[in-house]
Amino acid sequence: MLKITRKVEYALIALRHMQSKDVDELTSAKEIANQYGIPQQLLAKTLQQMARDNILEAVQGPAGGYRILAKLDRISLKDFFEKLEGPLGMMDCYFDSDCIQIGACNIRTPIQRINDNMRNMFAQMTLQEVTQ
Amino acid sequence: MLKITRKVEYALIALRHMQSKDVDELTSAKEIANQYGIPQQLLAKTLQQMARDNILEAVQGPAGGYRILAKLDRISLKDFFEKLEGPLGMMDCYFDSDCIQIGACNIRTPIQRINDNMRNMFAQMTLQEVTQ
DNA sequence: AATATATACGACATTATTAATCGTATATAG
DNA sequence: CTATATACGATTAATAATGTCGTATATATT
Ligand code: FES
Ligand code: FES
Repeated sequence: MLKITRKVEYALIALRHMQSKDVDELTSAKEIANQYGIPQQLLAKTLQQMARDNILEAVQGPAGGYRILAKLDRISLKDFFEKLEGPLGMMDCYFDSDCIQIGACNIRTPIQRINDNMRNMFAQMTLQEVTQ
Repeated sequence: MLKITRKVEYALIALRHMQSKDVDELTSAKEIANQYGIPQQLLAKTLQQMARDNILEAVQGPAGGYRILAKLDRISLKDFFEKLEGPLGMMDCYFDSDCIQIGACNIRTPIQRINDNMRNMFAQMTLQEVTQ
């Protein structure tokens, strides 16, 4: 439990890889996939999603690829996680209130407190710190 | 991602339920399962595990059940989670070092830093705070 | 002693989620 | 025109979480 997904892992690997390059140099999904042993298509989809989220810029065609578009020190880890994986809740009923026992439940409030702590922690770390 | 398991959720519900009772009063798995709509057998196994971990005391036979044994203000959420679900790592390779790309990986150190933050956060909260 | 009810626990089955692949379309450098 | 790259929905595979079953043991009650 409390694991991050491979998607996020791959995204971080890719960002860190690009960070170590010249700012407007392009990196293809293939290059990263090969270097780190990541399934290329899966990585590509993740990079595409990051492009939709304006974290990366994509350039099509041969010699195309991706480069970092956003200011990584302006994006919190919380926002990054939520962009990729949706709302961050330790339990499903943190957001959805269609939980069967929403009435009987005796831990909803305490869990929300823990969850707030967690979200707060991730809100205070930037992508820059992780990938620099 | 970053979800807690139902096992942990059920354990917290059970603890909170018992906390609201007299200290040496016994509570059966059945009682809790019925009241909160939890699968009885699954809950029972979780309570048994907590008994093995000396968080609860179990009493067999009819009119048996469980009661809180440990001082909940002495058990951190981190220890509680790890008792129930094993080592707390956001990625598998935080503990196991049999990761394929342990050499090539460029995010191992940063991820460990995030993970340390998370473990630290859970180490600073006690079970008491959650279930009181 | 017999019975009913509770814990104890390994093995199995089911379900949900995550991870990976496939197929097809579009863009563009050479 | 061709090779190579992104774009992306649909599908399958793999893994992990969740739930159930079967059986054993303890013990209060009758
Ligand atoms: S389990 Fe859904 S509200 Fe508590
Ligand atoms: S992915 Fe395993 S060490 Fe980074």
